[in-house]
Amino acid sequence: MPALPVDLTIGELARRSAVATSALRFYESRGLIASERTAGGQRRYARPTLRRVAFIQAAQRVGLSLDEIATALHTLPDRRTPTKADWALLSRSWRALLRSRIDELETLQTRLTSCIGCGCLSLKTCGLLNAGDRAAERGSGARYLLGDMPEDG
Amino acid sequence: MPALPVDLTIGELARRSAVATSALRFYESRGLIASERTAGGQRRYARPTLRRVAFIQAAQRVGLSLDEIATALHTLPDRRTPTKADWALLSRSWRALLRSRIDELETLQTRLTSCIGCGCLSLKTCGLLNAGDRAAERGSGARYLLGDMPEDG
DNA sequence: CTAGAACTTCAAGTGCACTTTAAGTCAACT
DNA sequence: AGTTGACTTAAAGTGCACTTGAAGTTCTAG
Repeated sequence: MPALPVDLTIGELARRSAVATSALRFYESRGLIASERTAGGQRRYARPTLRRVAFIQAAQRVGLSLDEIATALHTLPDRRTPTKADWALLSRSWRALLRSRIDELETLQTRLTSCIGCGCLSLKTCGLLNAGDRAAERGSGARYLLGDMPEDG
Repeated sequence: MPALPVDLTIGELARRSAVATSALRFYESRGLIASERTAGGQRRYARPTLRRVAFIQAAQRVGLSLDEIATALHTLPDRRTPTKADWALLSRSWRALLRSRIDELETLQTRLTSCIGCGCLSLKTCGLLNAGDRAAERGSGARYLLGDMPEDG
């Protein structure tokens, strides 16, 4: 039993990251992670790959597509620990993304709350439900939910 | 020009809801909205359909699948304005969903923030990046990002 | 009445993120 | 050496939410 195996098989990486081997191969095909091969052709992942996979998972939770994550990962070094500067750059853009997504949901929550209270189910005045009758003859549309401010009605 | 046409063509509904006609037909095929037909077989939507479509959009923003939205819509009346009680029931479950999603993102945000500050890019200690090395020989896994609490390391 | 926009259906296609399948090879243990 | 589990590839399949295409019909303005 080697005390600290330098590289991981795809199965080990899968177990430790809780990501299916098929997903790991898919990530590799998309350039999100990289491996070396044994003489027999099997993948061996360097240990930092574990961190890369964790990064991918985190980024997905933040709401990024695999393409966006790939772009982000390409700004990080391949097989070394990222520097504080590498990370700060990425994490700041994530913060902004998270902030806007949270804000969006908070707005939705607020409108939902006020709708529960007021029972305003009218198409003309309910800020939550009234999301699109822009061209109506009375000009009632407001589209609060989609981020617009009311301009009429 | 009729002053207040009772029913909407699919094109009018599309323009006013900013949802493509193909999407509206798709919604109808999935039972999310309903129409009546002209003698010639064209769809005509009752005005409350506008509200239903707005509801669908809102629910998608909250994070529901079309199937879940269909279920929710089936608890609402088909062609009349929903009652305050109808709505309160639905909106409360939305509130809970939104709350948990917001909480999840806030947690992510907090961890991201502390990571920016500490620069802790170590696989052993970084709560944000260290999301899975559970089986490692040093027992370093914590999986903060995925919602677990650290039990070791 | 006629042109053309808007509509109809059904089937197939799209993009994302994977998973599954099939047929075969490699690695580790006994 | 043999068995078993883990691995390999390429291609096809899945689920969601639609979109696109083809071929034909209806509606409306002039």
